[in-house]
Amino acid sequence: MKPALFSVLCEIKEKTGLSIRGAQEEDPPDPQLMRLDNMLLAEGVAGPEKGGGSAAAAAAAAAAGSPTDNSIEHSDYRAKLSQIRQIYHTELEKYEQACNEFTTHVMNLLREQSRTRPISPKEIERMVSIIHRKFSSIQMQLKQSTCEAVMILRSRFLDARRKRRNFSKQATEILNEYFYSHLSNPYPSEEAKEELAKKCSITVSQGVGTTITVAQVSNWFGNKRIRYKKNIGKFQEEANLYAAKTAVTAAHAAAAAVQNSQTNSPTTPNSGFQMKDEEFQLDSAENKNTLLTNMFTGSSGSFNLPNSGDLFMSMQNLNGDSYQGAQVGANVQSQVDTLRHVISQTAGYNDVLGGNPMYSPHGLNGNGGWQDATTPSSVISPTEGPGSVHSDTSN
DNA sequence: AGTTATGATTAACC
DNA sequence: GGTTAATCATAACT
Repeated sequence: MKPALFSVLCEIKEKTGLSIRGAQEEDPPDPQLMRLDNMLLAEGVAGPEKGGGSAAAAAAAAAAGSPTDNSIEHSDYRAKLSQIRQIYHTELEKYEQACNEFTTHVMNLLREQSRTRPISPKEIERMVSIIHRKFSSIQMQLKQSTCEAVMILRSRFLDARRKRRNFSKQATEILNEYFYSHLSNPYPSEEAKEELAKKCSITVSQGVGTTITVAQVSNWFGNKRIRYKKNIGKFQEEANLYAAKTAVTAAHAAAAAVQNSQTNSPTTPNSGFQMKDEEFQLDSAENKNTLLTNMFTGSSGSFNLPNSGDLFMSMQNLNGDSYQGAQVGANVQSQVDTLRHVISQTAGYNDVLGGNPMYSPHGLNGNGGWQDATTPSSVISPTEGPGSVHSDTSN
């Protein structure tokens, strides 16, 4: 009697179980879970152990070129990230273990019960899968919260906008020096950027020395170019300052050449320059400019000012010092741009007066962008630059 | 507080 | 892929 009843129950269960099973057997890969998995993998949380994820990012950065990545704030970030990863992994393991324990427990229970009620092995299997599903949903929660944590960490540490730090004085100095001494074509090559980044990172006071990356150099130049172009007047003072500075640094080498100025009073070289300055400001400015512009129209692209006129008005800034410096450094090839800048002011001034927009020896073109300097200063200066520049300017 | 300076991000462009 | 131009968000200044 009893065995017969048991078998009947078995059959019934088998049938209902089949129908249920058929309906929910397929378990589609949850897209959200996939998303989370992918993200965790991308963030280096779910990937291989120790050093896997963070090292991947670091390796990518290192492989990109600069051995000195932006590690100052990165290290902190990395530490936190690995902390998260550790928590994640231990939790995950715990869940896994709990899942297994629970599964075996349930299986034991079912096996025990199978003596008193009919339980097919398929049913056990189904039970197990249900348990697994439950646990995986818990795991998903874990993943989700981990993702959130990573996101928060990211926004806290990596979003540089949040805690923007100005570059050190020296770094800005270096960048500005390069910018104004390559004013006609302020587009540093990749190597130049790397060099600048390196130089900027080795700021003298390396206490809080903001390590500067190539990307930051690019950012800086991008910003500088656009902002300089947008309001040249605002940068006049700065431009003069750096023009003078860079010129002065090269002055030593060129000291002798200065004496050759044919025009006037070799007796008092100092006053001679002053005179020149005055000349510029006053009557013979036009004459000068024709000379100067003539020599530049050939070498560098003409440079039409976007909103001409009011840009080069501050002649006062062109005092004896700065101009003198430019003069002195004129025959040094790397100073051509500096010279050009100083000259450009006079030319610009002339533009205003004479209304001839053609003469503007910068690299800016009419559209407001720097021309693709058909002949970059570094190329033209050694060949035709220094000679002509020197002879012309000393005059 | 309001303003300016500045580094970073983004979309559009080539 | 690098630039430009606009924009954001914060630092620094008034």
